[in-house]
Amino acid sequence: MSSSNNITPLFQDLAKLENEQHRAVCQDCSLSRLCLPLGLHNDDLVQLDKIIKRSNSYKRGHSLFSIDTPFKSLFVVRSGSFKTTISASNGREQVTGFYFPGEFIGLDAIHEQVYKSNARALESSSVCELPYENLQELGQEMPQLQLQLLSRLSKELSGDKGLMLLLGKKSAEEKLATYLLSLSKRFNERGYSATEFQLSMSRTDIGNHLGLAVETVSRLFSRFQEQGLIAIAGKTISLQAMDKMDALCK
Amino acid sequence: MSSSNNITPLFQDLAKLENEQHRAVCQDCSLSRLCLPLGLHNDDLVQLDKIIKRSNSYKRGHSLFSIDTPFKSLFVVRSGSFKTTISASNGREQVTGFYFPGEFIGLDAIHEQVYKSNARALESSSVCELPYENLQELGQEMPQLQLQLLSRLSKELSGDKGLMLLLGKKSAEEKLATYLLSLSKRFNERGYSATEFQLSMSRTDIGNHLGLAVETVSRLFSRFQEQGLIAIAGKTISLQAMDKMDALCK
DNA sequence: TTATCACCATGATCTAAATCAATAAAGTTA
DNA sequence: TAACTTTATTGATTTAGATCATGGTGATAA
Repeated sequence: MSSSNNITPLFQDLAKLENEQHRAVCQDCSLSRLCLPLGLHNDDLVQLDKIIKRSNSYKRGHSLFSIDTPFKSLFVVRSGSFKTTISASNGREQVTGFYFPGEFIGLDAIHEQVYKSNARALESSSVCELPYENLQELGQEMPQLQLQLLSRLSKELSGDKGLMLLLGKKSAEEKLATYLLSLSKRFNERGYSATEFQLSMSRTDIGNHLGLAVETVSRLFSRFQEQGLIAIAGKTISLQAMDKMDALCK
Repeated sequence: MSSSNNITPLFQDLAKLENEQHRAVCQDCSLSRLCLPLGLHNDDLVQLDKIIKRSNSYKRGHSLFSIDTPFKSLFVVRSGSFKTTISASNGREQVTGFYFPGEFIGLDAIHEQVYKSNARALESSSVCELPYENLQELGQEMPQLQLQLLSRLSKELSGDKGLMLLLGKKSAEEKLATYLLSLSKRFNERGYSATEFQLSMSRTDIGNHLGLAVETVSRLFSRFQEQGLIAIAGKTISLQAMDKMDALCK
């Protein structure tokens, strides 16, 4: 089956596309409008392109870096998806985020120059690696680049404040509805369907991220389906009443 | 009673000191080692100083800015303390952070150029205002300043990930213990006692921030006191067994 | 001085979601 | 293909912490 089937693939077609293009430079990359190049002039883009290392595929479960190792590079997802986790001293883990193409991983490592989380691929995925030292040098010549970086950090910060509200104040139902709509929005921004997509993360990961038990997530999926809000089969989900879902977010 | 009494005052003495100095410039400010000037040369410091607006005192409860208003400036606490909140569409609020001298407020507004939260003084407090446009211009000439900004954003991001772990995975007891130690650390970094300080925020604010009901916070304070972990009277708290407290954080 | 109001403490009760338990799918490996 | 292993679903039971209720305390003010 071609990549033109009617459900959203796990961003694999992007990977395929870019492999065919012999690892497209930033100028040709379909993500540039969501990524660091936003607002850069073509000359600057050429410069940026030179410092970027394009990775091979990371297989499901493989780590981009692990916690407490020296910070060298920021990463931008090129295809696939990742999760980041941090852990408490007794081993409990918290999924702190999911990352899709064009999104930055490792921004929280800049301060201490040490990775503060673990980043794992949720499926076969690839990244662009941005060596921070080079990025720094480049930033001195390209104010736009610096502003982009600040803006991305600020965006993630703002998103995390929203997650604090979710974790601290929302009911299980509100949490899951909020999460599904956030996914929908991000898929849509990337040119995919806002209503039909694949959940590349497990129920356990979703629950962990939202501060819920797996069982609660399962039950809620079932209930949302009974109520006609969604249709879900394994990892494929379809949002069938965005308005009602939106009302659930509170 | 003078500010030399034996318990930590609410950062009021700093304010007093700086008023006496006719609003000290960055070069003379006791906070510079915790603040934006870190790593800047003296010449650069003079430049930075020129763009900073030093505020009068904000009274308890007064807002630095409110949600959804255009972003103009970042703020750094000069004396006193602030809380930031965001709210869900149904009115529920989440306290997203407490801010002490040298800490930045408004970093999450850079991305959308709109304040995404509300910032209120918890006591009589003052700030340094950094107009973002000026900061940007200055940043182009002073790479160190840009790096400092990125670093501060990254630090807050990293802290927020920790809060996600706290909100999502920790028990009430662990939450409060973690919170008290975080305060202790921050007071200590500012030259105050790590074991005796004033809680400028209400029990309600603490509970809200940690995802707990006020009653739970009250009960835990009482229990920690019974167990000899702390001594608490109103807003004055003394940590009497840091090691045990640390063990509680998990 | 007492009235008012916001904040705090503590007991009694309730409940949303966790945990425990068992089974069923869906992947993976041999 | 069967033998495992991991992941997901669904039901029964438990529980941590919320909510409800009441009274205390301390600050501000009239």
